[in-house]
Amino acid sequence: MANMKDLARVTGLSLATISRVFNGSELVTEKTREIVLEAAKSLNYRPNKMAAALRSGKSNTIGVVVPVISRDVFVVAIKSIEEILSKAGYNIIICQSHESLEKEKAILENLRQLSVDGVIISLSKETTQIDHLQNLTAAEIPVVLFDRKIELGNFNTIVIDNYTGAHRATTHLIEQGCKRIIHLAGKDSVSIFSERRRGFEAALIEHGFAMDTERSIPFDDDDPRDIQQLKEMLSSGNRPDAIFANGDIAALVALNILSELNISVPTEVAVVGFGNNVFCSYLNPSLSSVSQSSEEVGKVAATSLLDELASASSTATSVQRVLPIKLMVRQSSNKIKQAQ
Amino acid sequence: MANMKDLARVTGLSLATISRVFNGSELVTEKTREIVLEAAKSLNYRPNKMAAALRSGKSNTIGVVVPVISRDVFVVAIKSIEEILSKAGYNIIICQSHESLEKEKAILENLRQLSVDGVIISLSKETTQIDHLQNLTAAEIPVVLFDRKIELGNFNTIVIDNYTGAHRATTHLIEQGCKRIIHLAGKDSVSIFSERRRGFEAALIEHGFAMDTERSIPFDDDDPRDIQQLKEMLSSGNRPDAIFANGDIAALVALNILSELNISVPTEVAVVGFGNNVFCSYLNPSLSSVSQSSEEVGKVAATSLLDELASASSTATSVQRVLPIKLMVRQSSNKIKQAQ
DNA sequence: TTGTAAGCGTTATCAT
DNA sequence: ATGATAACGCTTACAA
Repeated sequence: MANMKDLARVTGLSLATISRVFNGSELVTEKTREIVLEAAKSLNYRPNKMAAALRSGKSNTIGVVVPVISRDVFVVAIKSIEEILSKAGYNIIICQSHESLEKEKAILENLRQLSVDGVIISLSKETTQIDHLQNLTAAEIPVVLFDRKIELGNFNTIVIDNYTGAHRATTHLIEQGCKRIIHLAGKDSVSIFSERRRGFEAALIEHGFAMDTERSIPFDDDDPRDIQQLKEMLSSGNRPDAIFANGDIAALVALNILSELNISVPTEVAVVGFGNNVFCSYLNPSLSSVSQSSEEVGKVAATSLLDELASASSTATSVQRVLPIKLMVRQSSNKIKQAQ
Repeated sequence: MANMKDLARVTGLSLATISRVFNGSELVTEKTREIVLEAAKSLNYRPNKMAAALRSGKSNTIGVVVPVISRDVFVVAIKSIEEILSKAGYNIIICQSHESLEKEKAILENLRQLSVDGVIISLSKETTQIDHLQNLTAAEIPVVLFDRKIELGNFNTIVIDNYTGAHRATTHLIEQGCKRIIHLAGKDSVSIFSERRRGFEAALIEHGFAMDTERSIPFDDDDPRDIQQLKEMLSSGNRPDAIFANGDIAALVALNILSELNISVPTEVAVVGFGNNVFCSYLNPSLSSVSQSSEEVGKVAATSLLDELASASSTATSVQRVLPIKLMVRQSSNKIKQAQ
């Protein structure tokens, strides 16, 4: 592998001049530039990023950390993050924490060691402390949170309006004439889930519903026991007539139980999910869901990071952006059209 | 940020000894080791990977490149790759080519500049040449292909048995009594698609079907025109009575058209997909599909890379592994059970 | 406009 | 078992 020294030797120029050529410095003649580039081509020269990063402290690389890469919201957000940052000349590295705080810590440590210039992260379910995030900001590496936030610290944050989304979905179910609405609630320590639960409960109260405690039932779509419990509830005599799920996957699980039990949707039980995953419109019945513009989330997160990178010094003021949502009504909750 | 020099100063030891401690050298007293580790803790010392990588030429990092991170096959394969490689002490970087050869080239170039120790890659749809792959092997960076391969070059390769999968799926449709079976064929330049098409056609011929050319129709589930054409075909008088799709997404598109046209599945048209995505069993009717163990693909790819890394020199002999598939029969193609 | 030379934080090869 | 020192390939004052 040829290096700059080789180019210097071959061209008879100095190391500094070679370096200047590759850094687009104005301080080189057009002619020398050509000479260097030609030599580079013939020697198949490739710059060594690690050496540059070591010396300059900048790697031109951004780390994106998500709990899992499989969810629509992350797939879409990552894509728009990639578009914006690569246009700005950055390379993007994707890592997944698999919802583990320990892994999240290890990843951030690794990213720091790789001297990434910035990090865009959606926190794991387990993350309730932020030492590992502050380690980065202490090392002058800007951090932007998206989708899942945390009330601690002082980070630029981009989230969607989970509260209003849940509120609107619940109101919609009430307007459909549903009387006994339950919420499959996610882990309350995760911001998106607690906000959705609060939005759900607020809507019920505003419409004069008594808030008996079982309206919100804890539900993890990954836990077979929770699924079994839901099944029992739906088989029982006084089953709910509407389900607002903490996410589309949970809604999907509910739909399958309902189909298994031969309970018709939406006539007997209406269902609304959250996230508007692509599969929503492919299901039968198609699934109503709260739509978030993950593309927009990614875009704002990326530009927000670029802002921080531009403003050099870690600004004391952090920006909190909350993006609007939209309720997508489909077959699974449309009783009125159904009745027509 | 404290560095080794600081530790040397604080402990009164030499740089070399400090380095030995962190590299687990046997040549240090237990006592000095403790002294160093304690100093490291109190100074919050973190090793600098880039410096180590620059000096040693090894970064302890593996790059995983996929066309997109959204597909089940990649999500699952990446997960098992991560498990195995992180157990072996490597960090994993995920990059997506978005099915673009140009992006794929840029990514590999970046990975090389980052001195990754190895690359596991599934090629983009556009990749029909391998210069950029050979650039890596020329730089002594081992490359392992998975899922999508290429007939050029001499790389360790792990794929599933697409031919047999397609053959078995087609035979299954024939056994269900289907007479006019079509195949929604993917881009023939992509290995998995051409193999599936060949398996399909071979099965038809073996069962005495005349191979009229329209049996395999080119179909890109991303192209609205292809979707429109399929819709017209299914609305026409002599529509097929079975569809074998190049992938589950294509099958999903077909199912939706059929549902829209009120054509019953599987009675009037049977459908089989490929990939056994999780959503297959959630659909209504549930979708029959050829199941690939993406977990196994990832596992074999990762261990294969570890082998190459261990055997130092780039072995001239490359290993080609083909993993078995399984046909998952579900409602969308089960006419016999349906009739019972 | 170009050159000189001192690092960046490690690792590795000698000695001791 | 520990130390001194030269790399690794690049950037960046400072000099010329």
